[in-house]
Amino acid sequence: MLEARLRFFLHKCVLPGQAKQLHAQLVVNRYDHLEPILVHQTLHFTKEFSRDVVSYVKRILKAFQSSKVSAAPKGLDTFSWGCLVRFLSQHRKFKETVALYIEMHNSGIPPSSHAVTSALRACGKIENMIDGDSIHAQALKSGLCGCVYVQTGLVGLYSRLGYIEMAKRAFDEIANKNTVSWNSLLHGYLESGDLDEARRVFDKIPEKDVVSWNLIISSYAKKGDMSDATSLFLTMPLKSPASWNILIGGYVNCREMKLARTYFDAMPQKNSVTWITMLSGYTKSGDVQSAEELFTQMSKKDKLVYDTMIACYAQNGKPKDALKLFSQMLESNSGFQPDEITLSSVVSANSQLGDTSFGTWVESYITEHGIQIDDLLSTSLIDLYMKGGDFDKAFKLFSGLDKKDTVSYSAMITGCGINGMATEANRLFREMVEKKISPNQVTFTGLLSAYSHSGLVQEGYKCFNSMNDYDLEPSADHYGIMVDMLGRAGRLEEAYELIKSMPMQPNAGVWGALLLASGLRNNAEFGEIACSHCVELETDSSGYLSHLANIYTSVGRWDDARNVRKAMEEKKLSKTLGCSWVQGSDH
DNA sequence: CTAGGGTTAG
Repeated sequence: MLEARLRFFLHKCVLPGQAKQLHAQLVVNRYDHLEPILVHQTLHFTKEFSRDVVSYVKRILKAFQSSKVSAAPKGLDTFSWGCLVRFLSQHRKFKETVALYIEMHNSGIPPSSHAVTSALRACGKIENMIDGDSIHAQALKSGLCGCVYVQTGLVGLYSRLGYIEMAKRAFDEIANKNTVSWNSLLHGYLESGDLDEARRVFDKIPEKDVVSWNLIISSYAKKGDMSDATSLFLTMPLKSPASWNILIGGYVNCREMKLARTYFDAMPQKNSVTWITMLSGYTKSGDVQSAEELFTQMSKKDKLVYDTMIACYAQNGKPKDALKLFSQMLESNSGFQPDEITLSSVVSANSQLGDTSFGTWVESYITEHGIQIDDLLSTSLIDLYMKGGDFDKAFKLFSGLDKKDTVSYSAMITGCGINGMATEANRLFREMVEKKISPNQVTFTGLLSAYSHSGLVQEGYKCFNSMNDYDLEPSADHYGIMVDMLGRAGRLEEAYELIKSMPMQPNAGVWGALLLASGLRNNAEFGEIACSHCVELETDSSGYLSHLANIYTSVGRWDDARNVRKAMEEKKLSKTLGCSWVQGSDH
């Protein structure tokens, strides 16, 4: 009785909000025991993505799987299976899609075109050629390969995986090609990087739709060819929000924020993606202020907008602001649930602040809310734990990574560097090289600082010189660490020579390292040289000058020390005067 | 079939 009523409602229920209500009703009524046919109807009418529904489906599937063959979904026919498979694929659960398709096949259910196209799409997304091929074979056997949708799905699969000849063959076999078939082939040429052939295909499409245009424009935009992208954009007859977003994203990638902003302002119906594209552009170019302005201007912020803004703060050295916004996100009753993406930025912010106790909070938050730790979140946690000296946890996380990459190795090596664990840093470095994971500038910063902190000058030199072997030019920062290392070892002359040999302008950090070392060794000669450069490079010179004064004092040059301090006082005075004068003119 | 969010140094 109840089921019949529910079923009736489900049929009527096209509005997502209602679907949610009904879903709640299903939960209350122990949905695990409802007949499967009800399941696919729920899915069929639940138009909007919702975590609840996904977990709901997962539970249903688990029930199916754990109940062995005998209880294999009675009444779940080809159509129902197809709906389930399609549902998962539509919600980007691609691994699950393929798994479910295989489950269906193993249950002896003949595939529907729905199931096949969804499974093919999923295989393409997760680059699973093996299952993709067998699905192709099954489609052939079931006589589904005469269906345009299935054939187009094959073109899509082979295109995505870079088998452009096979894609072309599948395309040629389609009797009644539709625009989606053409677009899939176009996608294939774009994926394989053959822009010329892609352009020829594009020109041949009889009825180009907005996706055809968007595909070709996005390929020009990705290449950085914004003049072609823009002229095509201006030519296209009907623009979708995606078209605008592609163009804006293209300008953002070229760091042309002015132009990006022009199109952003001109865009009629901006959506959340548009705003996020702009925010991330400002984030990458370090323009936190503009990002902030846009963020406050935005009326209906979704969770991804918060994620973007938090990341913006975290990436631009404003960890406190990142945390403030994060707590706002938690406090506002918007129902935004932080996930692994939000947390990776938040952990990074805490790490920058040196608040290592935060790790425990995150841990309990993760277990409480069932968030799955992925490699990126692990990496930020590794950084946090290494900085806090919690090596056990860091190493455990590190060994548990799905795929160790340059960033995670660098985080480990940097952590070793901070804690003076040069041997371990070196071991990790050799390990990553053996695994053909290429080190970058950050890796060497960490490694060099490990040698520097342990006073291993010989090793440091070897490491510094080996950077060329990895096609890396030492940056001013790397020179700075070397100067620091040599200086601490008392080799001031050598450090000075190294600075003079630098191919780029030494920055204040480099000279500062020499100044610091001069202080440790009470060497006024190099202290003077270093300090004069520092004063030249930085607006606030008081710290450098007082350091020099200390050096003078320690070597007994009282007059010089006094002169420096006097100069400092005068500078301070003129600054205050200047300030009060500016303030005075305001009124 | 097209558009958006994350991790390592300074």
